[in-house]
Amino acid sequence: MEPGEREQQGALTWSGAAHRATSGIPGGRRKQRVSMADVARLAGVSSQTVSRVSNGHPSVVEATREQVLAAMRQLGYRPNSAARALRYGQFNTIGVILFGLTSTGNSRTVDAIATHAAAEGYAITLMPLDVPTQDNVLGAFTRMGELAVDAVIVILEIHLLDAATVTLPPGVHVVVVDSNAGDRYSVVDTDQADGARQAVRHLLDLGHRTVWHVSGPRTSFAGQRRAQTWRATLREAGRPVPEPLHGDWSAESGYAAGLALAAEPDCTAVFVSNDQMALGVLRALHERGRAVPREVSVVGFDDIPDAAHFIPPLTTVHQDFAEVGRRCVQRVLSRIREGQSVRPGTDVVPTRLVLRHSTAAPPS
Amino acid sequence: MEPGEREQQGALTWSGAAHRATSGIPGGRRKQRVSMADVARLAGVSSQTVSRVSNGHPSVVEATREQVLAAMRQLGYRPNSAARALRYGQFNTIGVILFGLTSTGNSRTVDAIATHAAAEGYAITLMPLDVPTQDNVLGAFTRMGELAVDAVIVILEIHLLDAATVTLPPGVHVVVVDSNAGDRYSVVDTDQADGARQAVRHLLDLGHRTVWHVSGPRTSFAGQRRAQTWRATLREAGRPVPEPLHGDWSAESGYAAGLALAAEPDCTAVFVSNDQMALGVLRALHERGRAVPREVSVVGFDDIPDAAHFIPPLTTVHQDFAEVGRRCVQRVLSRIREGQSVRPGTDVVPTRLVLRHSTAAPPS
DNA sequence: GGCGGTGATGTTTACGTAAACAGTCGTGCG
DNA sequence: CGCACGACTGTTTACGTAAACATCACCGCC
Repeated sequence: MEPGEREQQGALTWSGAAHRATSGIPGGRRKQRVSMADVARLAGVSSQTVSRVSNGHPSVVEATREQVLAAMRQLGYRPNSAARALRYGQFNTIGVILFGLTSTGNSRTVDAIATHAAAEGYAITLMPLDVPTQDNVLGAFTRMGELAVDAVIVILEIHLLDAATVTLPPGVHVVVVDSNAGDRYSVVDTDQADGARQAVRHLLDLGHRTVWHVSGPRTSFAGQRRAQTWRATLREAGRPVPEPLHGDWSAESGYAAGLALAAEPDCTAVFVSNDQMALGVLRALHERGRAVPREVSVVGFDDIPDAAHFIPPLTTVHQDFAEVGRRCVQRVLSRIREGQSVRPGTDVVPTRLVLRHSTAAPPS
Repeated sequence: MEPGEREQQGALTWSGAAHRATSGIPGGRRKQRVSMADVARLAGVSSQTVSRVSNGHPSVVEATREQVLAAMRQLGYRPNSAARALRYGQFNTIGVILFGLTSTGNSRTVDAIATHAAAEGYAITLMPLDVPTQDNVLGAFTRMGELAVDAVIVILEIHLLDAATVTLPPGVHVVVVDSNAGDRYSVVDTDQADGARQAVRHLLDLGHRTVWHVSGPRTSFAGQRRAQTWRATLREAGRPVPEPLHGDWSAESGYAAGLALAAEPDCTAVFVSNDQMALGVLRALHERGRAVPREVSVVGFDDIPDAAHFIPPLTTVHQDFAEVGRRCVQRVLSRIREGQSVRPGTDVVPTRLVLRHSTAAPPS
């Protein structure tokens, strides 16, 4: 079999025709990569000159540069990032520790993080936790410490980090999402309180006597914050505070809560802590013959793209996940570049209530 | 300010008390990391012995080992992955090129990839494309080539790769999702055809005369495949083939298609190419007073978790994204470990029709 | 015309790790 | 008793890159 032929049908190892030809040994592991020395040899210069060309250093005369570039092309030279990282003590990589990409919020935040990091020349290394226990978080941190990472973004309830005598290499920075630990870490989060307040006020302003609540899991800081604000807003307005129902963010748990709410005859307004649970609530109410919004009004949280197409389209609090991701990267980079001088603190991303058709005045 | 104090309130650089103490320079970048040499010095041995302890090499006497381990703990030593990578020529990292994490399928596949890769000691580096043009794909490949990556998984319609004279370092392997290019690449994909066939057959078996279709974007191989199979299945059964409607995977586009379908009096069954568009279709039909499933039956594709809570709960084709991710990692790793000997080919993950309440016999 | 300077290029070295090779002991056996 | 061997540890070297320093040629100026 000829190299060229394998090249065609395999196409698994890209390029490499040049190398393959010089190596000569078909499946062999001989000299896999082209180094600066190889290019230098071919171009008839020193490897330092190759380095200068590679990094766009000015003091290389045009003719030499051309020669080197030609040699690079011919050999298919690529800089070796491991050697670079070793040299500079920097990896240009940000680690992200999170619990699953399954939630809309997480995946969209990560998407934004990756995009903005890429724009700054940083790559993202993912470290998903299968179970969000404290031990696992610690393990993830430890592994991150061994990984080629300049900084870490943690998308997790911070309390999982609390007991940690976390030990990681110095010079590695942390930014946290979904947390109130702004005094110890750099935190970026959505303005949970303001969003929840807008939702509850909207329902009260429509004339509802009070507002019920389907909350997220107790372990979630965001969920707690929304529940607290819901309670506080009702108290401020002098309204009775019904017993909240607890979900786990899933539509399934929302459905269960919705069935319970449908059985409460004086429930006319519900603030649900995320859109997926709101979907379940809508279905439960529909199945029990409680019309939305005529009999019961529902407000969600997140504004996932699908929410506009629920039946009826869901009034919900818009969270800007992309902005959260952007700010995470921004903070992490200023930490990397400016070091200790960047102080911890919380960076709050605003929310906005999106009015659709799941809310109305209560039945008279 | 004392180092200890900063340690407490900053908590941004983990650990490092020991190093900070030795460095002495507050914000300085002096000797950030602890190397084997440092540990060796403290333990009174050679750095090679430290290396042996670090790698669990057998021929180190217990007393020495203890001493080294103690020194490691005291200094907070972590192996430097850049140096390791340089030494071994391997990064233990897999790159993932994809267009956005916003679609459920992508994010769940990536989640599974990251989880399984982690289990095998590999990290994941994400490279999201903001716009899936051929130029961007090429750019991503090029950058991946410079990145510290042993293999690449591409979650993209393959045709974007076609024109590519892609050039990447030899020894870097590719696995592709959502493609029919099994002759050139290693491919892992859901059994689109079987899923679509099950959906259409189910509707025909219920007694519907024919089945309409809302397809995905023309650029998607998966979408094309589902549409082709829908057409073929109708033809085989000798049924008329209505003009398909085209969406872009979003609920919004499904809604638009749904409005059009609601205006077709003889449309009693629809196969929608994904669940999000099906959500839009359901809303459109509901708004136009066409009852689902009494007047119109709807089948989706993907089985996102929310589909069970649509109104009515959606009958849909279940895709096992986790399995797709698992097999991607498996294939990529066997390529890395066994090299050229692993041949290209397509790995097909089965689908399964999940019956819920959006389908029924046609009105008589 | 020699001297200082400047611009282009080459040489040395260090980054942290680990394989390969080189001791150094003590022990067991002829 | 001496030698060989094995168990343990130390020394050298290479991986690919790029800063720092060294060299060399050439230019302009007094």
